[in-house]
Amino acid sequence: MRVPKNVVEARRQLLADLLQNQRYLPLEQICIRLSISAATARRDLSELERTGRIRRTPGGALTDFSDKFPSFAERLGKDSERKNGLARQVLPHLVSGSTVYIDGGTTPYALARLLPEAEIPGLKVVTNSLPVVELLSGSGVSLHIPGGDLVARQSLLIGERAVRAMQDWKIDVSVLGAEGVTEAGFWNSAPEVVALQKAAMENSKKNFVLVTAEKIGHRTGALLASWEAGLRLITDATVRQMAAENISTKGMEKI
Amino acid sequence: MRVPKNVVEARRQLLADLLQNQRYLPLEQICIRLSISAATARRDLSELERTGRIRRTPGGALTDFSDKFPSFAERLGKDSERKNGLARQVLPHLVSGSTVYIDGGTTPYALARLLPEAEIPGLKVVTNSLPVVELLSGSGVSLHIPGGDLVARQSLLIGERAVRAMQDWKIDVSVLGAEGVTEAGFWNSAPEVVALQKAAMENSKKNFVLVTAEKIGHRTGALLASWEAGLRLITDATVRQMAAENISTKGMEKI
DNA sequence: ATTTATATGATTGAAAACGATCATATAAAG
DNA sequence: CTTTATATGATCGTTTTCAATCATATAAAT
Repeated sequence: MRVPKNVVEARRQLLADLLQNQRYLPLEQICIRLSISAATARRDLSELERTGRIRRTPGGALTDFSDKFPSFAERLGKDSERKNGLARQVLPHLVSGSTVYIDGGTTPYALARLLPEAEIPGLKVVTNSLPVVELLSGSGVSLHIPGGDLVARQSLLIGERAVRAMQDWKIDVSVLGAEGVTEAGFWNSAPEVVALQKAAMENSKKNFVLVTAEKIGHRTGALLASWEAGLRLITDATVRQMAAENISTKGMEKI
Repeated sequence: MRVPKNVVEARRQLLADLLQNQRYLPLEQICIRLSISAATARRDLSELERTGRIRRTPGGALTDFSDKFPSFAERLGKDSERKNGLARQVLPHLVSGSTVYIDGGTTPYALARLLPEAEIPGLKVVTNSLPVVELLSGSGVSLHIPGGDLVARQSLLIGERAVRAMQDWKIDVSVLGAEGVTEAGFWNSAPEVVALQKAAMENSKKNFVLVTAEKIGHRTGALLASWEAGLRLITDATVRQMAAENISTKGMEKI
């Protein structure tokens, strides 16, 4: 029995809201409350999970948000689905036995969230981001922290020592975040953060920058790298959006 | 393989804390993080559910969010007050503007708990203990992490890089834990931990070792330091207990 | 030292949950 | 109105999860 498109979408939204409130619902409860069969419930859950809005479990589903670093979770939550999408593009590059550097910021954090399930054998994670450390500590992934200074309410280890320590590492893939992208290149506001990112880039074979569409055209404090630096941009911005800022999309592939 | 009662209870408490923080954990993750089989994990979960502390789901478990508290703090358990007492003895030595190194383990952690209230101006904390980092991050204390490797379900950054990084620091007071104290000196089980502690001692002006009475007379894997090394012992053991192990109490003061 | 009690991991058969497939009713497109 | 597309519930074989059982190693009791 085909049902109107808007009805389907409304029901899925209701399910998402329901889970947001209840935090966890067994499949049976979902069926009862939405008056749908288990099959449809599963289809709805699959769709919601695909778009990153919920997390499925055997026999149910839940919404998960870490409240250890509340501001962090808050920032992540909003565009969680899109950030997950970007992060997922990096996964194929993380081969068995390789070393990945995960930068601070919510978008690289989205990648960290994918790692426990990805179960990449022998993967080494190097990071100075405390939320990432907390997320992955004890999850089976081997974790390495260059070290540095934690200041104020930041959740990232930075400073001169951090930059120096970074040079001790051989990185295969580094995953960075940026607050702005313009014709000139990639931008971040804090100079100390940029210094750390540059150090990571210098010790890394491949560099990915993950940015969501709204960052396009923004220029903040310090230049992280120009386009010539060979960074690989992963974004959900359209070609049109990029062109509007005079950013050449030559040599990029569409996914 | 029967295992000591307290170990079992500690593990279950840890699992409960883990779930408090993570909200939801799949069974497989529980097995990995606690290094136990699925059978034991299920038994632990059954028990925790029976006492109403968690809620099981097919393939995992979760906490219906209630109160969240520092996970490590709970493990201080019933000895919490005694450990606090030991830690308090160190406070007078932490003068304004000085640098203190806080070791892994629950007893040094007790010191970390006192710091936010103590409000020592310009105090710098250097630590490789993740629970300490978690506790103090965002508390206003200036935090510095030498860095290193996080292995298995340790909560301490260790390894060769950690030892080297430690040498970059000038420490005024270091606060160490030990698993055993005998006539020969201070003991700890893991060689890598001892290596890190030695590095800290070498870069530190004053060294305190905090041990509760039950550690007296125990000898474990690796010798941390002999009595001649000039470490200052802070313990709640009686002179009588010390003498029984042929430990000279000469030159010690009673508090 | 000896005995008892029990925590653990492995195994197993049963139950639950899953994705895939299919027929069907009905929304959307023409 | 006719045709096409698709959302749904039912069914089925496979996979996952579960509790119960068992042998064993080791803590606790004697």
